[in-house]
Amino acid sequence: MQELLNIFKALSDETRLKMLKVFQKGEICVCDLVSVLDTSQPKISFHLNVLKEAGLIKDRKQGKWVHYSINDSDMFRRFLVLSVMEKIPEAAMKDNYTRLSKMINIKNKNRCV
Amino acid sequence: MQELLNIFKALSDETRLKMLKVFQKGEICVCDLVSVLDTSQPKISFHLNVLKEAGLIKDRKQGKWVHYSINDSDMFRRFLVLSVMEKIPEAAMKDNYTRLSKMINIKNKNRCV
DNA sequence: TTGTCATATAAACACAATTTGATTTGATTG
DNA sequence: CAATCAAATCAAATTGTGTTTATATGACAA
Repeated sequence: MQELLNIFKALSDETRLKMLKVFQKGEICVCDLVSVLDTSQPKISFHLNVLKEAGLIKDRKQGKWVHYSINDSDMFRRFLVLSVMEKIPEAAMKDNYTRLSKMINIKNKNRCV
Repeated sequence: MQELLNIFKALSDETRLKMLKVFQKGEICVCDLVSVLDTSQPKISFHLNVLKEAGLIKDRKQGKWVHYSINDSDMFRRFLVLSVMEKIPEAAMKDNYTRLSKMINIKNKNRCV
């Protein structure tokens, strides 16, 4: 029961739902999330940890960076996350998406492959 | 987004998940829920209200009594509630089910139909 | 190494949710 | 209509969560 509660608790916060919505676009590192969501780094780390403890996201360490993304190894969690993505209106993410797009463009410019 | 948050918040409490599990057996009134979950009446009323505000359950008034049951008018909520029912182990509900069964038996004895 | 950058952690605080005990409302019955 | 029962509401106490500020860790580059 506690495991189920942790999943629902993780989904009970606006910042965390927005994070999941950002993950829809793919893997992202902590510092970029801080920019996109325009908030403090400890706050982002705190919420990432809640999502991770609930098994909703996973991390990948690479040098100084930690990249987070959706953990799609479990059907139920996957369904929940997809539902969140579907149900949150794009309008609620307007400013965040603008910043995210800019960031992706910058990264593509610096890409070597 | 707030509506979605209210659904997940409503599902983020052990008492409320147990209530949903009890609703699996059908409609039940407040006083019976108090007995089955072995807790205070204001507490039950408080949690019923949270579930109702989230659109997860509905009520039916009949004289002094108010009977609550699952609101199955919405697919997404329905799926969530069914998932909860499926995922909560029977063991976690042992004592509650014992009291519930006794109650149902007593009611059947007094039945006129 | 020293300094810097990305992230995590900790302690203190602010805010929100839950529980409790007392009271109220509203319907029913004697 | 007075007494009773079911349920809701309220204020106060308690607990749980999220935010902030400051600091720590760990990887890398100079």
